Amino acid sequence: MPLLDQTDLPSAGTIYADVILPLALRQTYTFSVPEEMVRQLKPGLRVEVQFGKNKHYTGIVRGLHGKKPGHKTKPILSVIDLEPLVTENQLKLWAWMASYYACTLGEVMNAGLPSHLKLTSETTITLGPLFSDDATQLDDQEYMIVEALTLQHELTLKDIRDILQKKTVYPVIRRLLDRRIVFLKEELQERYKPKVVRCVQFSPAYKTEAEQIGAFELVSRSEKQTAVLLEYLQVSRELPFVRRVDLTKRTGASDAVIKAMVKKGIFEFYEREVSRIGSGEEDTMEAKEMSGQQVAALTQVQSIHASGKPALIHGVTGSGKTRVYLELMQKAIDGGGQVLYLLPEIALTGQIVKRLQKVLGDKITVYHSRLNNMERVEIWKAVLAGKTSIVGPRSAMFLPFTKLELVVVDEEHDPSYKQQEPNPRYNGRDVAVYLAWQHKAKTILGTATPSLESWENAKRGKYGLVSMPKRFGDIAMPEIVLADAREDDGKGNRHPFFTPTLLNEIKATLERGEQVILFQNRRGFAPVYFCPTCDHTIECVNCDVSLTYHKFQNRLRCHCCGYATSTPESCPACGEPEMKLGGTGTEKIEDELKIFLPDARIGRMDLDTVRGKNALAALLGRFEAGQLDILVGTQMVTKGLDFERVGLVGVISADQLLRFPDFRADERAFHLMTQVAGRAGRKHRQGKVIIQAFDRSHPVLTDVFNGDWDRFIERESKHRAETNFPPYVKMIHLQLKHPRRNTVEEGAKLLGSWLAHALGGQVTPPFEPAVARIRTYYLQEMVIRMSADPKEIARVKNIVNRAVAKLKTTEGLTGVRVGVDVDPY
DNA sequence: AGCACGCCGACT
DNA sequence: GTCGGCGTGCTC
Repeated sequence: MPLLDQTDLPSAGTIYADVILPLALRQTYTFSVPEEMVRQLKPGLRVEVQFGKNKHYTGIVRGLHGKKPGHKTKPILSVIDLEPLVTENQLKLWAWMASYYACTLGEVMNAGLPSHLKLTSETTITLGPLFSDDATQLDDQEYMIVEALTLQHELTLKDIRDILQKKTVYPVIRRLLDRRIVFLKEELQERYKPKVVRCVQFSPAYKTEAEQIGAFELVSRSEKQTAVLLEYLQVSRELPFVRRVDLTKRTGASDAVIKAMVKKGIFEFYEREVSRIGSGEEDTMEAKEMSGQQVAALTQVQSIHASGKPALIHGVTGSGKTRVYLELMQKAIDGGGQVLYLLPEIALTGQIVKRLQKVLGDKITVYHSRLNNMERVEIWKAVLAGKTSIVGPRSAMFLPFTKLELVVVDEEHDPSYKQQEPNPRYNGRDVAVYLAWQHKAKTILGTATPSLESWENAKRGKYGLVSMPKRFGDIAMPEIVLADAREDDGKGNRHPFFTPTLLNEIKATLERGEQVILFQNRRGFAPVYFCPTCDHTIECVNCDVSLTYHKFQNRLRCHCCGYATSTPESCPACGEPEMKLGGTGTEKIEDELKIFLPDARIGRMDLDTVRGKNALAALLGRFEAGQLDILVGTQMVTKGLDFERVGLVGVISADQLLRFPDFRADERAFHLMTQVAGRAGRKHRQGKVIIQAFDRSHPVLTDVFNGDWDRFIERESKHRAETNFPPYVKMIHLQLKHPRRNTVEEGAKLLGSWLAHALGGQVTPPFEPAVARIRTYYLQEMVIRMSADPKEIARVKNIVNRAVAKLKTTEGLTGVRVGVDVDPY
């Protein structure tokens, strides 16, 4: 919406602002702009508004205009920011996402703005630990708030409105937050600790140059101390402060040397609070020479970019794609631009981040899901100021880039780029391509196993394709063995999940002093707990799934909703006292392995073991340091782990991956197995991969075995085209849910009939999904297919949106929730 | 998302 | 007779 030209303004006319509220509301809402705010208001600024009877929200101004709405308007209560917090580009991106993914602007805003920037009247604040009674810095209002907080410890913004006898309190609060005098309650619970670095300075006795010359005499008998003193003077000329590590690192002196000088009274220690932005890694490393393949890839990427297209790099694991990205990132950053490097969340913990920081230093910042609110806001502001580049997961795309020149989407094929649960259900890879286009930035998608979507885009010339088929340094690809899951030990003994081939190879690998990764796509001990007499299975009370037995806690747990219960003494159906366990999870693999290899040090990596804040990093650290011999894990072990000493990778059950009832099952299985195979044998010797399967003749296994990407992609794309699946059609997935089965069914039937009327055979009849009830909600689903023609997409979405809206106003069915998933995964 | 309004069952 | 359950609709 264009800014109104002030000269055209009828003098008596009021200005109105369309405001985005952080709620799932279909439209923006129009507020009147009080006279005194007319000059400060711009799109992208935060404003405080009253919405509903009592609630105050932080909204974002989407646009300003002079059209009087046909209803009463409330005034904007206050303007929170001096400068727009959200850029014009972001507002456009939000609007595009809301329309593409059929959700509301408010939902996109919720996903995109750190919660710290969204105050509501229920927000609770407390006094920060840094505040020290110094009231001189506070104005009257600020003082009243601080005063009240010393008495009460905790106030909601509503309380503050009462205290100040004022309706508009957000700007005051923002000022206090910015100065770290008060904090939002949740983030104090995260225990805010300012990050400090240990620094050194001359003690007061050595402030003048003459005194400092005297200091040299004092240390003349020590070579190390002299060196430290010289270094100190050097560093202090370049930097405003001198860190202890700078001195020890650059002179080779130990900390004890500096301590001795403190004792002599030359130096004193102090701690300096630093911003969390930047890596703290100031010395960057020059990147190594590129291989011929890398140089060629770089040239190709550059010529693709020159033609304005995104580049898809198809490079086998170990081909050195990262080095190519780095070259282009460095160029963009050196030219004053910003770079966004996207990764699947899990890979962020890996070495890749360290490597980026090693080369790019503090020009790049990591945006983590583990950051607290304060850190998020700091990064937001730095990105808005164009001061830093970003490496992060899909949520990092929402940062307010102002000078974006390059977007890298690494592991482009990874399904975790698709957000599943709350709206917007966006695909980070696809939005990244849009984001780059919007900023006229260059795009690189990189992977060892391109998704069918990107492959198809490359084939149609929408993306330029770059191949890197060779491993850096021509290290051999790992040897792949398909082991028959029926194999016995020669005496007719068969283990349910370890073939002799795998066991022997594990032993041999450990004897060579190398490490092993075992992949099993299920966590817990056993996925089924059942009665051998009557076949009764213990199921979740909230969902239609069987409970998984977790041995460590000796409990049954639902992997759908988290429900947990103790194991029953006997079968609840027939009283049989001996219940049995069926199936195999990572916990059981770990357990059983201990029997075969009592001396091996085994680690397990799945959602259960990496739940804590630093658990994942700690586990990976132990594996990397060689404190673990074997790592057993779920999907997680396939992603972005590059360890030097891994000699063997085992896939416990390939059949399980291939049996998934989903049109992407084969693709995912191929990706997963190829990715996990890439973990084996990196630098020094050829690695080995053992894939256990009953159906060894499955075409996907044959392709993985032969490393035959071309055959896989050709067969799979042909199959998708013939069976009408993406990327050859576009899909929208609809899911209805309600606590009563009859109600969802009725709703689905009705919605289905409306859609069938408008769309004919493009929509499937409603069906009950494999898991018919989740978290006490009964489910019904439908799938809509359409061509990729933008007009067709718009037509279908319009029909869907209208039908869903109509269902919401149908008596008796208003409680049926409809989830719309565009490009489902 | 909240919140009020309103229409039906079990209680002082 | 009233309290409170939730289904419904509205919020600029």
